[in-house]
Amino acid sequence: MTGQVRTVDGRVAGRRGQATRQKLLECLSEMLSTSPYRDVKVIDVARMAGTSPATFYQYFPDVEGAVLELAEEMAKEGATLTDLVAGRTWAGKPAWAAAEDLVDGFLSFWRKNDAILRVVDLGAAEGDKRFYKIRMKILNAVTNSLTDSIKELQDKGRVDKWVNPAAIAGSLVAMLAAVAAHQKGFQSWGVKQAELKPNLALLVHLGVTGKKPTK
Amino acid sequence: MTGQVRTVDGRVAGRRGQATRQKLLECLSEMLSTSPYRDVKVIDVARMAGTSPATFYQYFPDVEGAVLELAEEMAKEGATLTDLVAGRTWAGKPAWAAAEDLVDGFLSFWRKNDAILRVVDLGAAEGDKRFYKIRMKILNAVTNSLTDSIKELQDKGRVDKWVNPAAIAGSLVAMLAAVAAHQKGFQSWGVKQAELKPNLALLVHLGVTGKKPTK
DNA sequence: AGAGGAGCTGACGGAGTGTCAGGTTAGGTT
DNA sequence: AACCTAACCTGACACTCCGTCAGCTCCTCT
Repeated sequence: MTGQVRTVDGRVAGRRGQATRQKLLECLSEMLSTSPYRDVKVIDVARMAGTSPATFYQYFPDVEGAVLELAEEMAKEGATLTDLVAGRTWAGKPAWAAAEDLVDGFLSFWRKNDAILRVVDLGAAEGDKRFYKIRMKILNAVTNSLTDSIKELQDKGRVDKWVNPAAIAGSLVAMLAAVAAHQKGFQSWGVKQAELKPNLALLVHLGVTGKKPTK
Repeated sequence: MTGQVRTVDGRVAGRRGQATRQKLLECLSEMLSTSPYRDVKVIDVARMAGTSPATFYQYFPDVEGAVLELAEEMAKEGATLTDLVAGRTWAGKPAWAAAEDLVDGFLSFWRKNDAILRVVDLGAAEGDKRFYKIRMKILNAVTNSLTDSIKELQDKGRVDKWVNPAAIAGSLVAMLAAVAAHQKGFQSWGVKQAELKPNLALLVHLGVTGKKPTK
């Protein structure tokens, strides 16, 4: 069902082909985290991989296409983000722990994949549906769970009726993503990395439950 | 003090020069909102402006340089965002109105300038100090005011001591920016534009005051 | 009118893109 | 071993865009 890896011209990639393809992806990833997206050239990636541009075009239609591949890989890994929210209770002390874990997990995931995520964010903002879908895939993992949690609290009457759980969840997740993408920015506010986390957790807790946490 | 506009090779730009320069900026802006940043070429901008690439290079070092110019212009206009927060009280009904106005103003500003802001965001995330500074300039306008408001509440004992006002303010502003940049994304959650605003206002209010709003 | 600087662009070398034809390599078949 | 085939790679090429410079035109002031 996974379908074999295929070259642009339809050939089936064998062992050797897969290897060079992978190497190209690795070099692209490296390239993305060291130079601005706009300046990433096929020829540079090929050079770094010790091969020729023509080989690159055998496996990917263009740089963007290769980035999509990279992003897809990451999105698969990102599915595990669900675990950060699934099956958590949002009452009392466990709620605070839930918020903390969510912030922590999310931030470290974003940090680890910041280079590709930057590009995905850009593509999505530019209206490219392929990037947009990948971004959704990652965020959905968290947002859906969070939405359900809020809905549950709402049904119990612990959250106002006029609140839209999806809107709140989506906004909180967007916040986490944005803060993660611009972590360095906070340093110039005099806010340190370690200080940031509990404050984010507070906002998440407030957003989900509508109340201050009991630490 | 503003210093005259100069060409790349140091000439002082006169009336005619200013005009073509401006036209180039306008066309670039148009270009940015119709095609992905990576695909914006000097030659296209020049063509659209009815001039030659060589002319473009007379006024800007490259596409990035021109985008910076555009961003700087926008940042000046963005200084007015301070008005959304300055001199507001964060207690009772006025607080809710303040939150609503902030969200409204912020979102519409972002919408209006989304194309350039996308690029600024990218540049900042990539660690380019010039873009980073511009982004700060815009966000500072709001964040600083918000930080002060939270500090004030904290001094009055209405906000917990362990809270870091700058971290909260920064996170809230980052949230607004992120949501604004991906407004379309929320539609796929089944969240409509009009529905989004009050929920964002709620989150802002919760973040600043730590309490639910009294509408 | 003409001097001089502002303004524009054709032309060009250099670099990246994307394609194709043709050569090389790996693995299976007889 | 000899052969075949499909996978794999790349040199070469036409094309596009970049970035620069010399030289032309236009405007303005005297």
